[in-house]
Formats: sequence, structure tokens, C-alpha cells
Amino acid sequence: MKRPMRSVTGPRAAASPRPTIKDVAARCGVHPSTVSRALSPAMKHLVADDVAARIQAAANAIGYRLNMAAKGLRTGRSGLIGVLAPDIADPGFPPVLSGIADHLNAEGYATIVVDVGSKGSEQDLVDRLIARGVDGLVLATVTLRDDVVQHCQDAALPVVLVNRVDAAGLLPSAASDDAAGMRLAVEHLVGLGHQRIGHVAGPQHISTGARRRAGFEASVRDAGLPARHAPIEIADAYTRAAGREAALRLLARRTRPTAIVAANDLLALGVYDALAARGLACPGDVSVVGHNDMPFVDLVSPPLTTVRIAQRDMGEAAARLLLARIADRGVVDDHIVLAPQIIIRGSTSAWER
Amino acid sequence: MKRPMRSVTGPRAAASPRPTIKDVAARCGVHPSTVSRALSPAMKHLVADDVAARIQAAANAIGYRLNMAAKGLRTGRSGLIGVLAPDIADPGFPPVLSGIADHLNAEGYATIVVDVGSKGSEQDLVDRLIARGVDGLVLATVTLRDDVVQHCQDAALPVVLVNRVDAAGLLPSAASDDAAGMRLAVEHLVGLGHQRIGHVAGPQHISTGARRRAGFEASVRDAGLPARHAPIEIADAYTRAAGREAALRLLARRTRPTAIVAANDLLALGVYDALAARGLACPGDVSVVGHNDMPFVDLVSPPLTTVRIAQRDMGEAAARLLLARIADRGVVDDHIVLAPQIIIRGSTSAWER
DNA sequence: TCTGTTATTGCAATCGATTGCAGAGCCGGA
DNA sequence: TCCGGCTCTGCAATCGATTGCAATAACAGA
Repeated sequence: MKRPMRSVTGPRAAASPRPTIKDVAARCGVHPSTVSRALSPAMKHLVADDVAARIQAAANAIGYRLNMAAKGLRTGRSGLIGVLAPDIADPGFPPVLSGIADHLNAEGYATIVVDVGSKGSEQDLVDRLIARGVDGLVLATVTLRDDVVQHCQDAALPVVLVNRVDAAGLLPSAASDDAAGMRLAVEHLVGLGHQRIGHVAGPQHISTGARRRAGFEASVRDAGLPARHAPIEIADAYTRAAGREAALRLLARRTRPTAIVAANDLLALGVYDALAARGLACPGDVSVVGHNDMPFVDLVSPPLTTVRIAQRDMGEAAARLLLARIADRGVVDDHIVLAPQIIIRGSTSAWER
Repeated sequence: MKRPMRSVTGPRAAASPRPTIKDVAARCGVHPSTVSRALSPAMKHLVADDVAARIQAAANAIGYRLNMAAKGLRTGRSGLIGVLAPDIADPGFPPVLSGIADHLNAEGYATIVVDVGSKGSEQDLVDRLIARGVDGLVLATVTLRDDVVQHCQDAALPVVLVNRVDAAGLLPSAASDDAAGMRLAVEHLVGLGHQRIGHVAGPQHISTGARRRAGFEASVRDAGLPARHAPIEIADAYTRAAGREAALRLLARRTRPTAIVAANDLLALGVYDALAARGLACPGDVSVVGHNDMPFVDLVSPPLTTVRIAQRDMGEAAARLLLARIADRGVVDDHIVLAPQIIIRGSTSAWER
């Protein structure tokens, strides 16, 4: 009776409307609430086994699928998680995203990825996610002192950082041990006999930039190198071009470093460019170490020696952390740090002179 | 000050519940329906200007945000689009995704990306997206003859393919002109004097694999090369390892090709591996051409000559196509094909002997 | 002054699922 | 035979927003 009515009323009525819990109920001669219970693992124990089975069967028969929007409206949980990424196209990010999404997926959550590119304010993007009712946010974008964080606090939205930390260390995060990574790099070079090691640092308002720089300074100090033998130039973005510029400045110094540690593989590739521009050989004249071990850096020439960080694990850890926060808002803030590993390839060699 | 307060009141009680349309209504002394109209661009003309302004102000004042779940429930449109990707970590995909997401975002849609990795059946993933009420799907995974397509048809769900086409050409799609791409590659090599050109083809159940192969065959024929001088080996996946195996088979042939066209950059890198394994130089002994121009292939050694496809545009076109379908289900199916471009780098050189 | 518009606003049903509460039926024990 | 207690199911309210319809007011024209 209802159907015909509808098709008269509207243009798109032809497509059979998705079956609802009511349809299943009608087919089984039970009340919708019973169907709801039978189909919910948590409430299933409240309904008789045979009835539950009948309902299950009917649901399958007519291809019933739960409507998440309706459920979300009633329960206040959407099962949606937002992920803010600085740039999806950055080759470093997909593995992290994959780790996040896989874990969340397994737990029944769906992931909305938002690229915070040139687009309007990050605030606004967050607001749109809030409008969608996300249950939490994974931020891969946060700078050391960031408004977005406060914004989320105000909205009482669970948040975790991935591959970043905030200045105050207030937010839970999953990140690589930046200091340890730099130590691996510096010790590798020192072990090869290098005495003058430069650093192309990343932007200092990003935690990886600041922390890797600090790690570099500490490692170099511990290795007994005087500061003037460990010059630092800061790149203003994590790009190949910025790496090139910074490296050129480093190479222009009075005492040229025999090795350069870059804060990031992209920067390291920029260092390659700079060396080429100056007619210097790598690793013959200058050894280079990167950071992140992003895909295909083993294929560049020379294959890049770099610090591998556990990106997938990082993503998964972040997801787990977020879920824990969502489940119990009183949980202690956690900082998961993942151990890096140095991958020695062809861009570093012994220095003997 | 804020934190303690919150923790005193209880784990989540303190967080003031998100203001609803009712709160705004109460604050303005009007009925919720009036608020709804005032805040909806399409219905705004129904409410007096001064009232609308008052409502706007109040909404801003208390930080009101529309609840998409509720709206979606009522209107039947979620503003969510699902994207099925074969593998997010594949460096070829992010640019496409970025194109899709940016366009959809600008139109007010949010994108849920699902990695169809080792995970359970694709059907199931689609069902979960349907449960979330997605308004449409972008499929980057479809094989030539695929159940998923039928599944979506059954669900009356608008679908577009990206970087793929279906065997029957029934579905709208945005893809690169594979035949033209292969023609560019072959003509480039023929122009360099190559007379024996091999092809490492991609999996034949994927449209790019089949179409690029066909394009190769046609181009080679048109160039006047006999088929026996244009051997083909099929890789069983788009991976570096599979490319290596196929290339090894190609190199083992009686008359070794002097150039190899790979269906994909990843396969081309596998060809590099095979050449290295056989002690052959590229491009000295064998020239290599890839396809896609994925990030950083300009940095490998030698820099890869490859066919660049317009990935970002492809994503954007797919998004536009999908939105058109959603707006008007009767729209004619469209196949958008994007023109490729050859990027000549260091992996190809003249053949003179 | 009366009638017919037109411009605004309110009312109430609705989307689909969840859940506290109440009622029905049944069992065993006294 | 009656009662407490248990299991299972139904009822109805609810989540937040939208929208067809009705109601009111204001206003123009006759």
C-alpha cells in the first residue's frame, strides 16, 4: 500500500528502498525492537535462540543492512574517525594511513581522510568533521603550537597525534624516536671516520624538525665533535627544493662537511641535487644519510642510507591509542615511541684522509 | 582550570552536549523548523530577513553545527562517497585520490577511503559502505569482469571507475588513453632506431594491463615491426618482483630485445633489476620505458623515461562524473579519457648497430 | 468594510534504530 | 494453589533535522 503511494509521489521511487528493521520484523511477525536486539551482539542474549535465528535468516533473505546514520543518531557514536594529513601525496604518509585505516577498519570504524592542502583553514575542516559526528581525530599535521588542538579540546573530541608531538606533550601520540634515529645516523658516520658532519634540519615549528635537530646536536656532542664541526642549516619545508637550498648553504661553509644528515628523505634528495650542482660525488666527497626510508629511496643513485621508521606500526599505534581514548576518556595520556633502525646503503662510505 | 572542572563532573558529562537546532530556536524564540529553514540556503527565502539574521547570529554565538547524521537520516543523502583503492601505499594512487578528494570536498562531500588489501571480500567492504549510506562509489580496483559492479547495480548505487574500465564499457569511467600512451612509447623507441622491442605486460584481467598490451601490439604493427620482433611477457602483478621475472623471461629469448616497454613504472623498475641480474646496462644494452610517471622515478638510476598520465585530473574527472550521476541518475554513461604524455629521461637511448 | 492574496511561521510526522520500562508467560518451591 | 523470580517480547520515547500542510497576519483591491 505504501510503495505505490510513494512511486506516485516521487521521481526516484523506482529503486526498491533499502529494507529496514521494520521489514525484517514484519516478515518474522515480531516487533522491531526484537529485531534490533537479535541483530546486536551485545543484546542478543535477551532474545530466544530460535527467534534470533529466524530473524537472522529473514535479515539475510531480504538483504537487510543496518543504517549507520540512524544508529549513530540514536547512540551518539558515528563509528567515523577523521584523519588530517598534511599531504596525501607525500610518499611518507600512505604507510601511516594504511596502518591507521586497517586497524580502525578491523574495529568497525571507517576513516575519513582530509588533505589539509592549500584548502581553507584547518579549523574549518575540523568543524566539518565534527558536523559529520566523528568519534575522534588523528592529527598528522599538528605543529608544535597549534590552535587546532585547543579547538578539539573545546569540542571534547578525542584526539591523537601521529608522527608528531605537541610542545607541551599533553596529547597522546605515536611517533618515532627522533633522537635515537639521529643517534643511529651520527654514530654510523662517526664509525666511518667522519669528523665534520652537517645537518639539514627540517622546519623547526614541526616536532620532527625540532626533535631531530636536538637529537643531532646531542649525538654530535656525545661523539666528541666540536660544534663548529657540526654545522646546521634549516630547510623551511620538507621538500626536495628546500633541502637543496639548505645543503647549498652548508656546502658553502668554510670547512665543508664530509657528511650530511638530513632530517628527512625528501631533504636528502635535495642534498643530492645540491651535490650534483656543486660537482661533488656522493658518497665519494660527501656521505648522505636520510630519515624515514620512504619507498624507492633504495632505487635512487646512489641508494640512500637512511633511518627507517616504523610507519605502519606508528599508524596502528595511533589508531589503538585513539580507540582507547574513545572507550574511556579518563585514560592517561600515552606517548608511544617506536624504535627506528638504520638502513645502510650506498650513500655513505668511510672517510679517510 | 578547565581540565579539573571537567574531571570532577565525571568522565564525559561535563562536555556540554553539542547545541542542536532546538537550542538555537529557544534562544531566538522561534520554532525549530524556522531555524532549519533559515540555515538552509535553499529554504532561506521562506523566512523573514531580520529573523534569519537573528537566527544566524544565535547559531554562531552558541557554536551550532548541523548534525549530518540526522540530516542524512531524514533526507536519505549522506554526503559521503566511498573510494575503493587496491592499495593506498602504491605510489601511483595518492595523486588520484587527492584529485578525487579535493573535488568532492569542494562540493561538500566527504570521502571514505578503503584499502582493499588482504582484507575480507570486496563485497563485504562495499556492504559496509552501503551501511554507512554512501551516496556513490569510486572504484579504482575493478577487474575486467567483476562481481562488485553487479553488486552495486543491485544496490542502485551510483558508481564510477577510475584508472580502469569494465569489459563491457557499461560504467562511466575516467582513465588515461592507454593505447595512445603505448604508441608514444613505441614511437619514441622506433625513432631512436630500435627494431626489437619487448613488452612486459601487466595482469590481463586488469583493464590497463589488457589495453596497454593491445596498444603495444597495434603500435608495433603500425611501425612495421614483425610480431616476432615484439615479444610479450605477462607479469602476474603490478609489482617490481613480477616485473623482474617477466623481464628475465624476455631477456632469455633467442633474439634479445634492445628495448623494453613496461606496462607500469613498478614493472619497469623490475626490468632494471632483471637487467642488473643479467649484467646488462641500461640504456647501453637495453632501453626501458615505463608508464605512469610515478613520483621519484626521475631519481632512480638511470632516470626513467616514462609515459606520464594525468592522475590528478583523472581523479577529479571521476569525482565530477560521479556527482553528475548522483544528481541525475538518467545521465548518459561517460568515458573520460585523458591524454598521456611521454617524458624522456635517461633510460632510453639511440640504437645503432 | 469585505475578500483574496501573499508572506511568514508553527505544527507534527518522518527518517531507522536503540533502549528503559512494563507486561506476559512460565517455572519451581512452599 | 499461590507467589517470587526469571526469561522473553512489546511499547513508546528518543536522537536531530526536514518538510508538507495548516494557520496566522498583513495587505491590496474592490
